[in-house]
Amino acid sequence: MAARRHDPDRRQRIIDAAIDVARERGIDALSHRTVAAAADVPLGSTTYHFAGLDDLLVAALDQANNAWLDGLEQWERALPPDADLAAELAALIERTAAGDRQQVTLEYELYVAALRHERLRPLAAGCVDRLAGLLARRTPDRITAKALAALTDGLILQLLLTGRRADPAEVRELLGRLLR
Amino acid sequence: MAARRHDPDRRQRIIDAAIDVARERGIDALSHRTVAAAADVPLGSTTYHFAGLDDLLVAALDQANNAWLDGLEQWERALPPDADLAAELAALIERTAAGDRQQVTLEYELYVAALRHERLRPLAAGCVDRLAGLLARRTPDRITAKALAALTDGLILQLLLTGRRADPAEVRELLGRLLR
DNA sequence: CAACGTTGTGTACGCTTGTACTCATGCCCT
DNA sequence: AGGGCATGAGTACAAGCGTACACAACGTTG
Repeated sequence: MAARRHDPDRRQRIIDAAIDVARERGIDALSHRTVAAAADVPLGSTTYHFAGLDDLLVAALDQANNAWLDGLEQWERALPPDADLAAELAALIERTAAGDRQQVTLEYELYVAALRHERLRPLAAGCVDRLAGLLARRTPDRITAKALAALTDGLILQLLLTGRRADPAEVRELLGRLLR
Repeated sequence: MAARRHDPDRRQRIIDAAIDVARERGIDALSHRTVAAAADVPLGSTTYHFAGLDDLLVAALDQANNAWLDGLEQWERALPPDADLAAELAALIERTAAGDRQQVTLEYELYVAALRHERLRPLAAGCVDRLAGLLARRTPDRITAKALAALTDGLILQLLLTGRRADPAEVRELLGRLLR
């Protein structure tokens, strides 16, 4: 009720709120009403800025996805050129599975939602590709990069599901095998 | 309306119908009404046999899961003792990603749902463990088996998302690296 | 400065959902 | 053989959903 007119960041705030809701309560919890409440805007505002709930979902996941990938990009760039990729990736896995649980959960939710939801597929596929491309800068070939990404995804999922903690040395050894 | 009394398979038929619904339209589509319609029973019947929708969900996913794992168990047993595990697994991956799309999609949906849903977690965790145990019969150690499972999961997911086909030789080579 | 039109708000509608509850049915045991 | 009761059927209800739409508010333009 405060600033009515002239709130150009409104749309962006709605997207941010949608990401929060999805992170904390899952993609399924996304509704015009939950998002509107989280963004502290009236219900009509979300339906005004987005033609349908789908559009809001896509916009939110797209942004969350890119933020996540940007973070990984940064991580890769910060690595020294001669870094031990397997060791660094193992550390990243441990950190992710232990700390960023909600973030990575959302990531997997996006993947699986994309399996049924046409409009999310390019988003998820792009994510897979970009991640592989990122790793490929430090692998002998692209196939190896994709395998690293696949193994990483699978391992994190296992850790999240079983609640076990990763043994970095062990993970490093496994990743190392893929790198010859 | 046909057989009213004395329909002891009723509960089982409801579970089967629930699996069908989940396979075809996703876990989200599971509701008392969709399941009742698919099983051709009145709405009251599903609420009678299951205390809540959660119970129906758990029962259905548990059964679907075990059927899937039983199939894998059978696959492993049918392999000759000196089989090339990497090659056989690569063939399985190709077959799964190409044909059993709905089945494996449901499997991933279960995994991800378990990340948020307490009651599904033991189910998913058990699935991971049983699969690893199964593979461990043919790997030098359990770690390697878990890694094979993780890489397999990740690769199938990549294939489903990108719509690309697997190159069995390539996959075989990757799995082979994990096996030394 | 007033009229207009873009932008934002509030509400209402039709639908689906999970679940509770009443009534009919027919097997089992005494 | 008949009463008791576990089982099945049908309906009703409150809550939540997406969306449409009429109205309010304001920056902009003539």
